[in-house]
Amino acid sequence: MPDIKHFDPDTVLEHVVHLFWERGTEATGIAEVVATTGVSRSSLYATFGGKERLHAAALRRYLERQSQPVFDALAADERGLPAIAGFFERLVAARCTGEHARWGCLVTNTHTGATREIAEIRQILDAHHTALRGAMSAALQTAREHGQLRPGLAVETAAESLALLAYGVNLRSRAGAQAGELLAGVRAVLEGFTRTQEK
Amino acid sequence: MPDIKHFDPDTVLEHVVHLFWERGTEATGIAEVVATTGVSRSSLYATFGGKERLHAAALRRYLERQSQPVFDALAADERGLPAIAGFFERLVAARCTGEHARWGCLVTNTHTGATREIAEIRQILDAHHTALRGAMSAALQTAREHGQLRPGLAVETAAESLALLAYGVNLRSRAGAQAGELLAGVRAVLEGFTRTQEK
DNA sequence: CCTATCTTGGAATGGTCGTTCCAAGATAGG
DNA sequence: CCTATCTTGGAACGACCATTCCAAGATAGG
Repeated sequence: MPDIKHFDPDTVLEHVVHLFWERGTEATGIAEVVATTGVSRSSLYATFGGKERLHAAALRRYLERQSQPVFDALAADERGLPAIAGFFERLVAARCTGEHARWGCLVTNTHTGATREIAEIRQILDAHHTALRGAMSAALQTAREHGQLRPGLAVETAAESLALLAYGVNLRSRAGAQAGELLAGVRAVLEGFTRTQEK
Repeated sequence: MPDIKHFDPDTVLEHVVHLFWERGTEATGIAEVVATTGVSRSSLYATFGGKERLHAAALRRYLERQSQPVFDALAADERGLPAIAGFFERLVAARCTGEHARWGCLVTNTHTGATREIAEIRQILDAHHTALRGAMSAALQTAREHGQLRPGLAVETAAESLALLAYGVNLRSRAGAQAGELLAGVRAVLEGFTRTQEK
């Protein structure tokens, strides 16, 4: 008997991710979401239930669609260290050039906001961190099996290092850091993880 | 002939740094500044000239009083790598425990805000980065002279690595990361920079 | 002590925020 | 086609925002 939705919630969420990512979640008003999506306040609130919930939904979608595929590819990559180097090369390129240049990472950006204290959002930040570190860990484990790693390097802690490094890249890129400097900084760390086999 | 200020601008700025640092700049209203400092809106605007300028002044004071002394001590430290390790140990401790636990770093927090686009503020972010990387660079150069560094490690790019790592620590600590994990991540990078001298 | 000059308290302004509400519209089972 | 039920557009709400303004207060040179 009832009416059905006149819009696709998933498409709306896609626009919301775009807005929150580029302009910042706290700096984006509901009015802007309404203007961009064409969906009225009523429908927005009936579907997502307020700005905090909308932010959480956008974060989940970002993690699922933007981050996770890249993490999965990294974890499944059989090359080891070159896979990690490639991950960072694509990361720096995506953060400094192209469609999303200077946007940073929606999850990283959320870390410093006031919403970080909300349990629902905090959990997503932690899930992102776990996923990122897990992918790094898997790639490092592969590298280990290929004999690419410096002896004595603990895979789990090295994975944490690389995750922290990625946050640094995300952060500085949003403030205008140059791709070359970011990449050089990343490579120095990776070289430190590499087995030394001079001539 | 004229009247003089009935308050100390520097003391006010100290309170403002505290507010912006702990609660976030965008989340802190002028009303809160008025309530905390006891200084009226008129005086605030006459002295600092609006919220953006106040934010910039607070950032400058933070950089000058909080960051720079630590950077200077690091740059002047004669120990080399142990000085850098000590820097990070104190950083993690300050970010995870004590008076400023979970506050992160005011400069790091500003990177993701909407104010990052204002020229005056962007310059302070860059100045902070240059100072941080410079201090790392000086400490690494000392380490080099002490023969502590892995051969082939470029001091300047390694300094960038460590700066990015510090941003990662600042970011994740604000979201509740555990001190032990942060420290382990840092140490893995430092070990990668160290000359290998097994037994 | 007077007065020119700056400072101060606090009210007022116009704007934007997230959220709520309700009448009008759309839908689909009966 | 009717009607129960959900959705939708858009007005309205109160709270807060940064900023401005002005009369009253404080100051120190003359």
